[in-house]
Amino acid sequence: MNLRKISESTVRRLSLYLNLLRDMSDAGTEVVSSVDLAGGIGTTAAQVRKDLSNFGSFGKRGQGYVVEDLRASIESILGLVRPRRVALVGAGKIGSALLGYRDLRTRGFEIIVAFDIDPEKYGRKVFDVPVLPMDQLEQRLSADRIEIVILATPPAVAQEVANRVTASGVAGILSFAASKLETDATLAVRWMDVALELEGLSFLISAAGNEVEES
Amino acid sequence: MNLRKISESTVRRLSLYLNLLRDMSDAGTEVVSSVDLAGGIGTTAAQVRKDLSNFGSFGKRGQGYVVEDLRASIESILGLVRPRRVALVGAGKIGSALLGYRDLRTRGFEIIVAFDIDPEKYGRKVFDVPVLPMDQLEQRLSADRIEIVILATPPAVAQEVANRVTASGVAGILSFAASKLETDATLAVRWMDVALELEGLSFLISAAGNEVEES
DNA sequence: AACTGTGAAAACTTTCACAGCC
DNA sequence: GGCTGTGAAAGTTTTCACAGTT
Repeated sequence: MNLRKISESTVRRLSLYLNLLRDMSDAGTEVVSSVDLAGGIGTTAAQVRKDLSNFGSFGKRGQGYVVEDLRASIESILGLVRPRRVALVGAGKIGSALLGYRDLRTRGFEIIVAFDIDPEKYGRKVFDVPVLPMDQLEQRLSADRIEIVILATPPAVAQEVANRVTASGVAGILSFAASKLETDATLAVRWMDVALELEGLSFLISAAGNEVEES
Repeated sequence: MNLRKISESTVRRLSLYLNLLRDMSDAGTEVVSSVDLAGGIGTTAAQVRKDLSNFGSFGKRGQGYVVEDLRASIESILGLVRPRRVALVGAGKIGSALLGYRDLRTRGFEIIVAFDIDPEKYGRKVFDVPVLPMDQLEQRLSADRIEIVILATPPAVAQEVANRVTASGVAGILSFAASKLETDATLAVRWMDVALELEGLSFLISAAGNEVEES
């Protein structure tokens, strides 16, 4: 066990292993090898063992890994022992879709409260989550001890909301706005951008010569 | 100009440069340096120059890059000279949100048609995009010369749809289903998974001191 | 003087290969 | 025999530093 900086790719693979282990657990599989885990997510067995070795040693030589134990260990590594408390800012199209997305809860994230500027949207519940006006943001983020904020606002307001959020004890932001956010270095930030992923595909498609180029 | 395998991170940064250049273009900026580009996306100037050098040389020494020219060059590298023809499979919550997401068109992706199994959903238009029954999938993918399919179905059906799509001349898939897809190696596939990103944040949050010194 | 383009060095990530244990 | 854990090697990406151009 050799604690150094853990790479983003390792963390991404840990999530994938966890998904797989939960499926195996549901299917009643009791023991799994690094070869099986690798096959399930499309990497190599050595990579699986290396990833895990960053955090300890979880298997038995000659046997493999006990599914339930490894699942619990990875949940603990990822900080998913208790459900994470999440708030949503922006209850538009994407935001509302997230409120109805049951998989989030299954995977350990509970959207406790949502916010919107639009009086048409606040004051009611969407999929059981109360939508509140923006002026209650800071107060409720602290009161509800929110750990993660999902930003699903128009890009123009994203930065302003990010500033307000930083002062309220929130530790991470997941933003759906393509533009870069300036934040305090202590705040963890990630982006999701459909167009960016499509651009990546577009590159691969044209690089593969999978399309007709005029000569 | 040195054509080898381009890394995924380079492609992601190209998208980010492109975003920035479009903003600069709108703001009337005419020339930009690698330092400016780096600052705008949070990387180093050397990285910007190295990224671009994979594809040619686009700047003038002592001057910088002409915003309009570099924008056009990156669009061409990413295969975005003409709008990409996209279809959506699954017009549920996430799918419908995407149909109403105007940014996609602005960034060069046109959702031409959508599909759903549910008779409540097909037969009408959502944000001007016709939603068709699933049995027309193959026929319309070819007829409309669809290049990219966005999969927003329940995970259980994602694999089956991926199989059907592969036979219809589609070159890429963007999947919102967490589970791994088995596909033909010629097909480019990307994933988006909100829970996976949240898991990454959760890890960063709990590992608040994750830079521990070596053994 | 300012800023690009690029080899070479440093840092990081993945793969190899095998010792160690069940 | 089967499979993990891990140093060492190979491969990849980023950073450095400077020659070259306007």
